Amino acid sequence: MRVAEPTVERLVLYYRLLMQLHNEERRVVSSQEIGEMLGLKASQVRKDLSYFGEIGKRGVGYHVERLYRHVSDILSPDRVWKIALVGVGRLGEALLGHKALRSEKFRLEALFDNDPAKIGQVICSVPCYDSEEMTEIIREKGIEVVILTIPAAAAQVSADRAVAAGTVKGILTFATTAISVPEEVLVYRVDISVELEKLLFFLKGRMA
Amino acid sequence: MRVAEPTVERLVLYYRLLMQLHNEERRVVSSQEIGEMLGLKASQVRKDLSYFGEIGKRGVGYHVERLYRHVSDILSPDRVWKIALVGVGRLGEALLGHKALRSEKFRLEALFDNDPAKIGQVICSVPCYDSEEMTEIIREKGIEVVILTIPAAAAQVSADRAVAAGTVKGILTFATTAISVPEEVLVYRVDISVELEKLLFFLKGRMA
DNA sequence: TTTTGTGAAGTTTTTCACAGCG
DNA sequence: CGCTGTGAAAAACTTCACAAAA
Repeated sequence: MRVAEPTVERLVLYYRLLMQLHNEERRVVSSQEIGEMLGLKASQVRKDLSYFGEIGKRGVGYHVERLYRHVSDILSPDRVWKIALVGVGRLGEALLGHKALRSEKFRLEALFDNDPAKIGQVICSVPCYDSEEMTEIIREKGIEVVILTIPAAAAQVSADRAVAAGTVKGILTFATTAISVPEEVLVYRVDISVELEKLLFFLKGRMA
Repeated sequence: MRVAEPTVERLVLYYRLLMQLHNEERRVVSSQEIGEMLGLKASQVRKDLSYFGEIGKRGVGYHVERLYRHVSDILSPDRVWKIALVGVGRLGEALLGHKALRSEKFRLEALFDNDPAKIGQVICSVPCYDSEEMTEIIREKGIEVVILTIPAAAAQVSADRAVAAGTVKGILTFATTAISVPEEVLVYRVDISVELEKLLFFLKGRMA
């Protein structure tokens, strides 16, 4: 069954909330309460959860631990993905220390940069290689997901080198430029400027 | 006229592309070409642009410089917003150096942190204050937009302090937790973990 | 002829409203 | 009774297809 992207996005939010509720030893929670805590309609919460089977109890709500494990299973990959991070600048380093990269769902196997001071170093216990050698190293290591934390100007070249390895199935890019890749490669984008621009645009509209 | 959020998001992409085309001294561009460069359908591009008046020339396309100025005007705020950044950790510092914060659309007036080593310092020519004093300083300076680059545990407290000033109209949060604010405050979220999780979820689906 | 601008059609996503079950 | 699960309705967003303009 096809699950929509907005639903998957919210599943991650449910997952986090349930983890927290579970730690607080909360036993039961209703769609209404989940909605209030996350800023969603209760019907939206129920619809999302219903795609994966009947997990709640009518008249009662959802059993926190059961739902937590359920959502966790839905989001669990069937194996550990090998990933690489390209661009060990400020943003790349911030990500290395970020919660998001401390997950058992993948293992960070390589860093790439073109700064000679960084090439050959081991940073946060991950070896840093020369960007020029990206294609070979990604292929050798069988890396399947690449995170790009590089300036716009370098994004397309890096994407091409990564894709050329033939092992890369997904890219998460922070670059403020579009990259073109074969359609079998899945690309997600995190774009800080776009979010700021949207915020300012709609603020302007509200003031008017 | 109400403009949809996905349209505003794409306007930022058009803006960037047009800036680049303008620098390359490109004179004219068609919706077809814009679409190919950004991975969008030509009809989508035309529809987006048509919301703001007839700006293209039939049989010819869009005049790059004219369209660039046009999109730029649409996205321009009517004044410079005063902003503050809360949390001068790795992510906060990465943002301070990031292109996204070098914009004439706003002026970064204050940083906040609870690390005594940072409080009182001037970082990237912006003064850093104690988080405890956030409400007063935000009110004094009339800050309207706050960027939160802090751990989940601190997000709600910081949001509350910022909102308590009464001047804050928008929040951009990088925290991996939901924050609740009065509904007149606009919140946008940049969530790295969510994007990574989505990528892995849909990769799993593709492999199956 | 070429390419825009745009109603209409199609698709996706959200919300409603209530049957169904504990 | 209370709250879930879910078809059906509504809303939001995208794509089509073609008239109109350069």
